Amino acid sequence: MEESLNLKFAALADPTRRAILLRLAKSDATVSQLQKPFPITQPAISKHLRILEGAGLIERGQAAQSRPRHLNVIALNEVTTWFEHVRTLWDDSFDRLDEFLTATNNDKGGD
Amino acid sequence: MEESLNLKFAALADPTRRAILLRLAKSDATVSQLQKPFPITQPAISKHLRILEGAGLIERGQAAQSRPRHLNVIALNEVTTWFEHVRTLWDDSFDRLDEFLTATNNDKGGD
DNA sequence: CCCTTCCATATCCGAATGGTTATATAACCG
DNA sequence: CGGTTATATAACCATTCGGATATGGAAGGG
Repeated sequence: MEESLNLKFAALADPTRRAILLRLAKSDATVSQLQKPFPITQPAISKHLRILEGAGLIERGQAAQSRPRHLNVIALNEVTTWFEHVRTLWDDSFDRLDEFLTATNNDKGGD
Repeated sequence: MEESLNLKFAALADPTRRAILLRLAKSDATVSQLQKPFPITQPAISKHLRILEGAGLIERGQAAQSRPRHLNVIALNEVTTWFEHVRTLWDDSFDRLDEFLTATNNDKGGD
C-alpha cells in the first residue's frame, strides 16, 4: 500500500534510524546495545525503534529482560520494487527516445 | 553524503512527491501539468518541487514562461546503493549463519 | 498596453517530529 | 524483600512540514 511506503521512506529519512538498520543487518541487538553509538537518551532510541517497527522494517524479540530487535530484510523489497517501477517507466518512455534522437540530431547538425 | 540520503528519503516519504516522480519518469512536465491530478493548490506543488529539487531528484528547465521539470534518474542510484549495502551486510553476517544452523538443528532435534 | 497564464515567494496555521526529563514496569541479583 | 538493569510511556518543547491564502513578477495574446 501507499501508506506502507510512506512509513518506510519516512523511517529511512533519519540518519540515526538508518544507522540502527545497518547495525541490525549485522546481527540482532538489544535496545541498550543499539543506543551505545549515539549521544541521545534511551527513550529517544525507543522512539526510533517504534517507528522502524511501525514501518515493518524491524521486529521485536522476547528474551527475558531484553527485547532484541531483528531486521526484516524482506520489508526492503517493497521499497526497492518502487525504484524499479520508476526506472521501468523511465526506460519505456517514448519521450525519452525523442530526447535521445534530438540530442543526436543536434550533435550532427552543428549549425 | 549522509545528508544527501536524508533529503532523498525525506523527499520520497510523501505520496504526492512520489506520484510526481512517477509522472516525470514518463516525460518532463510543467508545474501546471504536474498539479492537475492533485486536489492541492499550486504553491503546495511548487513546494513539493522545491523539495524534490533540493534532494537532487529533479531538475528545472527553462522554456519561455513554463519551467518544465525533469527526472534525474541517476540520483536514484545513491538510494538503491544504500539498500544494496544493507543487504550485503545482512548476507555477510556470521550471526545469520548461526541463525540458520540453529533453526536447522531445532528442526532435527525435536525433543 | 492590458489582461491572462504560469510560476515563485511570503506568511500563517495545525499537525507531526525528534529530542528531553520524569516515571512506571518487569526481570534478575543478592 | 531491596536494589539494579532494561525498556516503555507520558508529558513537554522547539522545529519542521504540508497545506492554505495573498501577492508579485514575467511572458504571451489580443
